[in-house]
Amino acid sequence: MKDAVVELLNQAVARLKEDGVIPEDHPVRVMVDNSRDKSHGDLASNLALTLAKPCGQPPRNLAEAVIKALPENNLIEKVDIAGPGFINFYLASESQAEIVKDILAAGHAFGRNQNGQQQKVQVEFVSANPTGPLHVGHGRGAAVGDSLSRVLEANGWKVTREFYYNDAGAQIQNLALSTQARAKGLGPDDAGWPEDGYRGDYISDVANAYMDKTTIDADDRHVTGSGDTDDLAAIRDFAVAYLRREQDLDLKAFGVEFDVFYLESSLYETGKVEATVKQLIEQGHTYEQDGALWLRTTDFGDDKDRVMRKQDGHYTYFLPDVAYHKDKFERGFKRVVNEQGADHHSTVNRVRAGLQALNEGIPEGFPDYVLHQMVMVTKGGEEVKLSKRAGSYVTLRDLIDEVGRDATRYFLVSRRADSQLTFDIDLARSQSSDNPVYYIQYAHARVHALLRKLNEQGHDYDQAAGIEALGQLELDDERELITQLRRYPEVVEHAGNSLEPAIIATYLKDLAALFHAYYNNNRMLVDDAALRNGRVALSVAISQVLFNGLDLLGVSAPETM
RNA sequence: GCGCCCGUAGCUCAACCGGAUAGAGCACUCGCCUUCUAAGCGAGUGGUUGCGGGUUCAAGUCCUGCCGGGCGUGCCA
Repeated sequence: MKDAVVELLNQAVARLKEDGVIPEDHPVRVMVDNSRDKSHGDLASNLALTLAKPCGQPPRNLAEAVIKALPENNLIEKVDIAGPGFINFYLASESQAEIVKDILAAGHAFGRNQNGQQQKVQVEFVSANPTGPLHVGHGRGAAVGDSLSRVLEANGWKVTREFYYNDAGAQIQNLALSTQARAKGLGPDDAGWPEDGYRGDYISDVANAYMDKTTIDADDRHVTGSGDTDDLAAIRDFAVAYLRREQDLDLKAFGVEFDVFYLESSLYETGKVEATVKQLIEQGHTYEQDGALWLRTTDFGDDKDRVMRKQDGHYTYFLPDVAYHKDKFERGFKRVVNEQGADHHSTVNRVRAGLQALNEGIPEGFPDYVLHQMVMVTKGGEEVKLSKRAGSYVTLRDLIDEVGRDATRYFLVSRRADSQLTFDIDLARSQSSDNPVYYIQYAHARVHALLRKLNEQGHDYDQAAGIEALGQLELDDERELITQLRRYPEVVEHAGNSLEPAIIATYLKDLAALFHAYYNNNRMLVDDAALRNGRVALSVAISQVLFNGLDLLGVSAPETM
């Protein structure tokens, strides 16, 4: 609809160029916005304002000329000039109502597009190390990353969801030592407890399972505990598998699934880390100093050079990161989005710098990043900091158990990633209009309640008749709802382009609010069959869009509440 | 110190590529259940968009300097 108006304006511009009103060589970019205020019509263009200077004419005169030059069409009912020179378009209501027909025909496909042309994109998210249960921050990553993946799919991208984890390194060694200490019956405050060991109760569970010779299935691996408290390597493998499975169960409870689990250790096993080092040295961006091997990342905009290989011969985490992203590119992902906590933002520049230093044609901005800020959890007006099980942080599981999956997902995805988030447990639990997730779901359920009621009353819902009757929907509430429905595909596009799934959540809340108002102010199930079918058709279209949008957030759309 | 993110109503947040009178919800005041789910709706109160400059026909939005908060600034990940 918007595109059609842009096209009409482009034709008008071409005509005015011929007439010499607009300088022939002046590049014109036509912009059309949805009007914020309904007294400004449905769509508005600032065209005349931007042309005023190059044309040397007052904007209102130009607006008049543009309107005169507009081609004939049956889309627009009325055009106005307003304010300093805005051109406001009032769309013909019959053509507006067409959107309802489109929604009913397209169903779940409504709002989806093929902008991505089925190109491959990888979204990496969560990527927690297997050293404990997932915490709220991981939950935000899971909610945002999965929703972002859904949004990209809706925009025609072929998405691979990937989870990367460090299964070697110092933190894993610490995990192994902590588990070993528990297996030997030590507690965090006993002598002999490892320095900076993981103190949470869950470590005892791991140790007990290891001693009981339990078998763990995680990812593609099966690991059985040996019960040998001196075999640190066996303890490490077991603990990693145990906590990976634990995290899997958390993700499953959250409704998030991954296509690929990528192990840091595999980068060593396949020689990719070594190959990356070699390539970086060959490309001449490295040097040795203080017994370590450095990468001159300052050549690529980093503020200081970074160590690749430590004095002790081990690599820093940074190097496998570069090897990993090189591998992503070579797997054919021309586009990669990394969703991470903002506490890792310092890696952004150095990973990109490392990829540039390889000098193999990886684009400068590769990969994309979406960084989410911290989450603070509150209950009863107080900040909640601890969970018994994890010791030092609130777990994702705590939230799901307490407020449910839908509310947890909605709350974690409904705010822009780059602002700090307060997760109010009391609000998320409440079953009232205070709680946006119930509010939206209730709007969806209300439509289904209507359909059930209709049945009870012995009426059939005649969709064809409803579509025929759309022209009769002339109430302000109805026009506003139809306008809101028309915006949905643009919202999906916008959320995809800006990598901000939260935009969907805002949209749905607004749509639900309009529907609740409509429902309260008007009767749907009236005696007039045509009007009744028309209103029900509109309601069904609304429930379809609510369903589609909630699906992009990973939130369910129940038919009864 | 330096880098990144944020700062909008008492609170939680919107505001599409810079557009017209900055919008919702909560809270507070007042209304609406013999009528399709009141898990809902309506009305009112509430703003120097942290502060100061700049660019622009037009700035919450862009640039810049301060102030405040968060995160980072490891041969940790």
